[in-house]
This record gives sequence, structure tokens and C-alpha cells, in this order.
Amino acid sequence: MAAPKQFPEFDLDTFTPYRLAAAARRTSEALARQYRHRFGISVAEWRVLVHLAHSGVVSVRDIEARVSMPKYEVSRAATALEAAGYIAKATSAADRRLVDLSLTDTGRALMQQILPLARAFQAEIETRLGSAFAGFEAGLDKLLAEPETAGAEYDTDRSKRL
Amino acid sequence: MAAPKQFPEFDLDTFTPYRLAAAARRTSEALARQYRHRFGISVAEWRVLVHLAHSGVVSVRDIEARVSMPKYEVSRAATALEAAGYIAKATSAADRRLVDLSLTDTGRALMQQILPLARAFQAEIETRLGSAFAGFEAGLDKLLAEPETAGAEYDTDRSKRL
DNA sequence: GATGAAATGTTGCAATTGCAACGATGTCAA
DNA sequence: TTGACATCGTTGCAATTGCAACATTTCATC
Repeated sequence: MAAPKQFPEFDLDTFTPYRLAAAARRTSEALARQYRHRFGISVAEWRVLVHLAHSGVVSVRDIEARVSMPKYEVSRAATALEAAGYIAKATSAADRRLVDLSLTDTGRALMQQILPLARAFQAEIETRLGSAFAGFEAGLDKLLAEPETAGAEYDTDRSKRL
Repeated sequence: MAAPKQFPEFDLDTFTPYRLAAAARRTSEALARQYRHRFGISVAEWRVLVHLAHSGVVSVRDIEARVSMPKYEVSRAATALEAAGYIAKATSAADRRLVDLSLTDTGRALMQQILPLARAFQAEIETRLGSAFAGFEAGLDKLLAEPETAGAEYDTDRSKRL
């Protein structure tokens, strides 16, 4: 054939992984814009803060496991947050390998500002999705349910970015 | 009060942006693992290839707009793909600022292998979500619909990663 | 048809990220 | 005990990413 064969039947726009990635990127960026702009906080730092606000004193590995961030990212976020005065780091008394992270008063004050923003954002999403919200969340539940989505036999490390 | 005040009422696990990001990360990684492992191709390169397979000869900016990748990422992916022999780059005759990207025969042969894999992955997601699939896609539709999700008044650049 | 503005793609450089190795501590069994 | 091994957090270094400036080409307006 003269014209080279194409594969027009495959369209990124109907490919769920791509759509999902695009939706996540948009959403994360819209949210990140708010606290990056107002408080100079990165996504990683935001997650550490939120987890601290929720759980109190925790170690780096707790956050690594809970928020599924690689530990070096937690470590660096914690260093930055400490420098900014939002959290305190201290060697754990019980196990001196661990580092206890906790909010400072300044950090708590920050969260008083940030959390309402997050709640508003959540509310906006729910409004925007309207009747589709429940179904959407049901889909997320399934995607997030334990068994890693196919192909996990390759590579070894599971804890990855974002 | 003695015990410092916490904010236990805010939980990342019920925060849609976080859930969405986690689901997207998992899904993307599971997919990327397959072609990275088998073909040594990055996510950016994969997207360029798929778009070329779908649309034939296109320029860098076409891909930038269509796949919403920043142009430098497209440019670098194209350079790598050309070096690997999968695509050809040529100055457009009509507008010499443009670069025409097109699949080589080798590139088409690659796509013959990759696309079935992508289709299988899509099928697996649909199976996995089952009855939730339609609702999930409806949610994605709304998130991807035009008006940028809130807060777009900050920052200037809209074309971002992933 | 000249001249300034806009569009296109690439690239130098700095910032960010990720891997892997490390020091320090803890565990467990011989 | 002690020695081998695992766990925790940090960090050096290399790779990747992103910004911004750039050369080239085209467009618009006069």
C-alpha cells in the first residue's frame, strides 16, 4: 500500500489510564497551586503536614507507609518543614533509629488555614461531579483495593512518586 | 490543654484529590512497567508513539496540544525515539518552523506489539471495575471537561507534566 | 517589501528527583 | 556476649525535569 498503515482505531482519549492520569494531574495542580502560591509548600510537604495533623507524632517510616511516599522524599520534606518552623524532629526515645515528627505551634496554626482550603476543594469536586461522584468514588475504591494492578511481577520497588 | 490539638477529622483516605493521584500513579506505573521493561520506552515516548500511530504525520506542537505534554518533553522524546529508529523527523515543507514526526517501519512494527498490550490493559481495567466502570468514566468526563478545576487564576503556565 | 511581533522547536543551566550506599541502631540466635 | 543481619533515616551523586532564553521562520501591518 502507498499510504503507510496507521492505527487510528486506538485513541488516547478513550484510554482510561491516560484519562485518569490527566484528571489526576489537573486536580493535583489546581490544589497545589493554592498552597504553593499562598504558603510556599510543595505537594510532598503538604502531605507530610496533613498526615501529622491527622495522626500526631509519627516517624518517617509511618508516613512512608501511610502516604506511600518514598522515604527519602519524606526525609527531605521533613527537613524543609523543620527549617520553615512548621514541624519538629526528635530522636524517638523508644527506638533511637526512629525520628519523631510533630507539628509545632506554628505548624498547627498553618494547618488551621490550610485544612479549610482543602475541605473547600473537596466540596467543589463533589459539587462538580454531582450525581457522578458516588460512582466515581466507587471506581477509585476498586482501583485502590489491594492487589496491585497487573504486571507487578516486573521491577522490585513498589514505593514510587507522587 | 496538655495534649496538643490535632485535626483527626481530616483524613487523606477520604480526600478525593489524594485518592485520585494514588490511583493514577498505580495505574500508570503498572502500565509503564510493561513497556519500559519490554521495550525500554518511557511514558513520554509511549505517548508520542501512540499519538503518531493514531494520527500519522504530526508536528511537535500538535502533540503538545493533543497529549498535553510540554513541548520540551515532546522534543526530547522525539529525539530519543529518532535515535532508537522508531520515528523520523523532517522539517515541514509547508511551514519550515514545524517538524514533521512520523513512524518508521520499525516504529510501526513496534506499535503492532505495543497496542495489543494497551488494549489488554484497558480490558483488564474494565473487568476490574465491573459495574463501577461506567460511573467512573462519567466522573473522569466531568473532571476533564473544559473549565480548569478552580484556582486557575494563579500562575501562568497551564501545560504541565505527566 | 520592510520591520516588528508571534510561533516553533531546541537547548543550556539550575532545580528536583531517585537510586544506592551509608552510619547508626536494634534484633535475634548461637 | 557477640556477631550476623535487619531496620531506619540521611545523603552523595547521577539522571531527569523544567524554566527560560535562543535561533529560525512566519505573519501582520504599514
